[in-house]
Amino acid sequence: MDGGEKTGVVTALVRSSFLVNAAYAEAGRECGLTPQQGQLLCALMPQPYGMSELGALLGLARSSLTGLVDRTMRRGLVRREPDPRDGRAVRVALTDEGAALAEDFRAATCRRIEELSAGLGAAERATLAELLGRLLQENAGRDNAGRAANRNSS
Amino acid sequence: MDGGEKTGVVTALVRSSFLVNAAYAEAGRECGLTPQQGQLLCALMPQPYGMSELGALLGLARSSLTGLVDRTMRRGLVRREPDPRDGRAVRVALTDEGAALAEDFRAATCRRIEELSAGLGAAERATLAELLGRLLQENAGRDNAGRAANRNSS
DNA sequence: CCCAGTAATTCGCGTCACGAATTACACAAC
DNA sequence: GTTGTGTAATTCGTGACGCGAATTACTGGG
Repeated sequence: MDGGEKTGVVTALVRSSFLVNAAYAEAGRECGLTPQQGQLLCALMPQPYGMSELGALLGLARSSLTGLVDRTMRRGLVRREPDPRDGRAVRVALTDEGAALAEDFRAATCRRIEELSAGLGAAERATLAELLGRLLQENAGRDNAGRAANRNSS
Repeated sequence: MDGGEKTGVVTALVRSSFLVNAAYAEAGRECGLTPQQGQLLCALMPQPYGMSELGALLGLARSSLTGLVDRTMRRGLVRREPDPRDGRAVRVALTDEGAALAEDFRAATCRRIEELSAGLGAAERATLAELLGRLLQENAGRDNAGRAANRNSS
């Protein structure tokens, strides 16, 4: 052994993050969405957002977001509405089709991720959730996109 | 409560995977590497590989890998050597500069990920590692790239 | 009325990933 | 030893993604 119990945690975190990413990507393919578009839809589930707000939420530069919204709009999943209070601003909202697909994507993602922990007992799942919760709490604020991605299952 | 302890685990796994991804990306920027190039370097740390082998290891199509190796080679971090046993094949190996940078990247990544769990006690870290380890074991084989990414800290 | 600041977009660049078609070689069969 | 047949990589064309710099359109204060 290498004498480091830290290494074990590092490896486990990295590898499990690959599993989660794969689950995300798979769920996206199942719904005909890229992971980015899936995240965009999930971020918009609770309410419409302006481009700048949305950029901060997803951790993207404004110019990057324009393209993502363009592509997603071309598929009819989101729409741009003018902000009544500010002629410069735009609000991005889900279309009906986008809202339905967002729901599907969220469900598909959750299902796949639940499956990952299917081998653990209820108590172990709870412990895992608690430990990871602590870890997240200690590192709050570094994120942004993670929060947006889970605006759903909060 | 929402009646689902599963939801908690799902959320925690997703959010922590975002933290890990962010750590990866940050470590990459610190070393002037894209995450993909970083992974390529890490995969090559133990030994050179052929393109097909490497593609399987990283979960990439052959044609995608060609470009990644091209770009990384342009930066002088890897080199292509002819396979002495097979005139068709190529072996991709780290240059000295690439090996040094791979080491830096690995260290930077591990450091950042260790920091994530800095708020946990030793016993908690061990529990977390064990639970995630079980989760990984149950889901072995779904991965590929995850394994490659950690060829280092095994 | 003018001007500084802000919201988005456009533009040009580079990375990443894929599938289909292609080239070069290996190896077995005849 | 020529002829397949299969395999290793590469090339080509396409598209998503992300960024910074420059631009356009509007707001709001002086």
